[in-house]
Amino acid sequence: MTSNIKSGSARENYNPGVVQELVYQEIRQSLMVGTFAPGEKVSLRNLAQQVGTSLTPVRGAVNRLIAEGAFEVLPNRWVMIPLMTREKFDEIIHWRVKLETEAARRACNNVTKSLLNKVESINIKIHKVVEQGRNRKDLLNENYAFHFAIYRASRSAILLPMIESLWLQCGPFTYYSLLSPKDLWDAKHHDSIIDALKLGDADKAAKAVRNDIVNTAKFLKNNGEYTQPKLRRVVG
Amino acid sequence: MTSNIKSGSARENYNPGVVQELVYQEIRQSLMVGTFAPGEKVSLRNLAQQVGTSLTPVRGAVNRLIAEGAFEVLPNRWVMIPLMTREKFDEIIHWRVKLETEAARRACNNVTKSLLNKVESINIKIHKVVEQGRNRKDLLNENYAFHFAIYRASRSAILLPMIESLWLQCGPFTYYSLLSPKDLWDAKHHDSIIDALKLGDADKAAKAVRNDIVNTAKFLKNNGEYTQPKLRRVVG
DNA sequence: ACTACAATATTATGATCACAATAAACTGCT
DNA sequence: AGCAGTTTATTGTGATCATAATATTGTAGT
Repeated sequence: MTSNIKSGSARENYNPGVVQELVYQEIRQSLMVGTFAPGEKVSLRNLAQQVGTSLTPVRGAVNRLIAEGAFEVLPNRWVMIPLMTREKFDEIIHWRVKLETEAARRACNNVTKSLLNKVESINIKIHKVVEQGRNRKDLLNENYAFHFAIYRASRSAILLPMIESLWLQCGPFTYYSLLSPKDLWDAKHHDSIIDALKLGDADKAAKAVRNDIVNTAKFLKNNGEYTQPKLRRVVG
Repeated sequence: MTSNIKSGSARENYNPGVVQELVYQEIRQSLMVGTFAPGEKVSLRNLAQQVGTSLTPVRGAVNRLIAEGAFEVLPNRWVMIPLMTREKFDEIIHWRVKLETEAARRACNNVTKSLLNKVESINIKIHKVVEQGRNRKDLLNENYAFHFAIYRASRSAILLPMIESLWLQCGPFTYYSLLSPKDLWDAKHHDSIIDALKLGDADKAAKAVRNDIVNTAKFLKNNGEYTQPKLRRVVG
């Protein structure tokens, strides 16, 4: 949440709608890499100031994120990062398995050289992040890129938004439950996903994705903090 | 899309956020009862004029609906009711079955007298609508009420939004593929859903919901119009 | 008639302002 | 110190305005 979207003035190179989209992407990214903690309250004005725009595009982006379950609206109209409960987490994981295994299956029918190159290079990056003990942020970014490169290959306009929504809903919780890259990472699952793609083996791909999700979830479930709302209202 | 939300002036009995919510509900309702046809383009200004508010709350509501897949944004930033394809429809039905059967299963654990009263009274209304050959609008309204009364009883904050999104995505297509109430309605499925709830029989409930969805889908699939975008831009 | 080009109208977007609701800070009291 | 009451600051919301992009219409010219 550091970049300034306007980069001078938003009105030069006017391109309608692109500001809101950038704000959306930036907040979204922030949600996935621990800028916001579950229970934290978010101020629209503060967001606007941070991204360097007026309230308008922020409101649009936040409305979208509310609809996707990434934000929650309190009775007093304040926006907050939803708290996680054990029940919610189990449910999210359950449907993530169902939806993402299916997406991986379908991706097996659309494997291209370019896709393989992409996921393999991301996989190498992830290995490096883990070996070098770098931060969770990098790991989560690359992990997201890895999974969604594959899911996008499912070419499903129905599956993809549902999966994105589920990731957004457990993003902040994941970050705050993950102590270090080494905890999460189990190389063999990503490797077998790639193998499955190469073979076009849908069953193998589905199984590997399932294992990857369940393995991560098992760890997070034990380390997660479920209840306490953070007090500070605004975050940078 | 007839009511005027302001009902005089929106500023009397000021209640922040309620205007956008009303606009959202109204558009949503309109989507489910055929006010908009697939491929139709929607003007924000026109919507605002129809509901009698400024652009601001309409923008918020439309942003939400875009995130839910009910609207689609064209490259020129125009908002349109998404077209339906056979592939999309099959996929929606596939996941509706998965999600809604699970919701019905979970509802069986939370059956109350009040829930049974509600679904039974709705069921009677539906019978009347069909017998009297009334319009599709009434049927779809009551059908929605019937299903979601049950799904809400699943008490799942994860399932419910996903199911709502899928309904919104096939709502307009459903209306325009449905010629008359008699075509859609097969009484026995709703009746056995109620029976299952009374017995607390999750398997029976799941099977009945599945049959209800698949039965309707089979009919719509044959009668649906998949391709042609409607030309008129704005609708009342 | 039909195409090319200009003029007009309409659109969504982003910024700004006013306002009610709420939270936070302050004051004066016991 | 601690607590009630008041004041101040901050928040989200809705309306309005200016602007660039796009669609539509109108107008010549062939």
